[in-house]
Amino acid sequence: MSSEPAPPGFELPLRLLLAFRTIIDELHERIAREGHPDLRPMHGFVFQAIGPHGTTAVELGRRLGVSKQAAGKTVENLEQLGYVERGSDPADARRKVIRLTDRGVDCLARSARIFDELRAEWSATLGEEELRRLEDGLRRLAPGDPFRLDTPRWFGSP
Amino acid sequence: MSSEPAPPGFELPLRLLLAFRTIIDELHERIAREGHPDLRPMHGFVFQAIGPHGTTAVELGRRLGVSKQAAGKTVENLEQLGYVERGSDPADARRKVIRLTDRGVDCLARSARIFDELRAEWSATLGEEELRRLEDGLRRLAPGDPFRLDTPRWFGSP
DNA sequence: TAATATGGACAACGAAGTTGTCTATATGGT
DNA sequence: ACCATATAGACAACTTCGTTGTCCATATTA
Repeated sequence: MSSEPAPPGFELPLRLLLAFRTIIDELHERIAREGHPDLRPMHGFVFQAIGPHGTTAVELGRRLGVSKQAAGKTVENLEQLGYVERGSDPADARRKVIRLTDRGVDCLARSARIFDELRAEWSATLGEEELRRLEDGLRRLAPGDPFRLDTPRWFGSP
Repeated sequence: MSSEPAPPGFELPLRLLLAFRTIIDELHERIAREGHPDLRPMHGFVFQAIGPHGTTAVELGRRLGVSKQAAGKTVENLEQLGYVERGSDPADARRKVIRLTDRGVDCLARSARIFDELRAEWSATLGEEELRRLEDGLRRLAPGDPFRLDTPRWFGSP
């Protein structure tokens, strides 16, 4: 039993959102400074979703929770920006395999590193113990694959 | 010092996002069942932002972190749905004051109640103590006014 | 081999932002 | 009191990024 009154219920989701945005905006800013200014914040996750082995538009859409067409458009963008390339699959002539280019790999590595750095900073602010508690709490409250980005334009940069 | 390895840095933001969406989707579902099926999840926050005293499009846009035009369009939608109405300000003929209708007030009350219920459920899952820790942690990590919804389409329902 | 399923491309559309411009009204300095 | 500037709102054109629907090529299976 706590004697303090509980905060209003709508604060928690707003904080979750704010915290998320804080991380993403930071990532975006840093990765822009490291030579990838064209990247939308979302793309860091897309790279993670493509992974080092490549994937297809359909599979990517499934992973991200959007239609294959939407995934295809994202890929088209990333292709124009030089982050991914499309090859063909010798084992299945229908499939066009999407792979990260060197630039894409570089970006993936940087985004992973920056994410880790940001986590380290949060760990310094909060204490590693407390941060893990927080992560554990979130895992219990929102279990499951966190990798669904089916949140149209949650990242929209102007 | 923890002996377990830290999770990859990108997990935390994804969990934050997932947790946020979980709450919002639940709210959306419940409020639809209570007679407001046309509402987009975002609207609960918009009602909160309008508040009981009403506001204007410009002020609303400022609060939500979007352009006044965008806020105006949202208001137009909500007006068509019967949740808000626009009146004039006798003290300033330029201003059109946006106020919640009875239906809007009903919805605001319900969304506040449901948010509280959801928080109570999380409190039951996690323990009130732990939930407060989590909220405190988030406040420290992402301080400031959480009321900025300047995240275009973060709520987009299909 | 024929029927079905799947991957990808293209087009039309919609939702929800943006900027730019215009008008009406307030407000403040001279 | 008057003109310059700032602000509120409306309207239009555009962008972004999603959706659905359709179509074709290729695999898979009965």
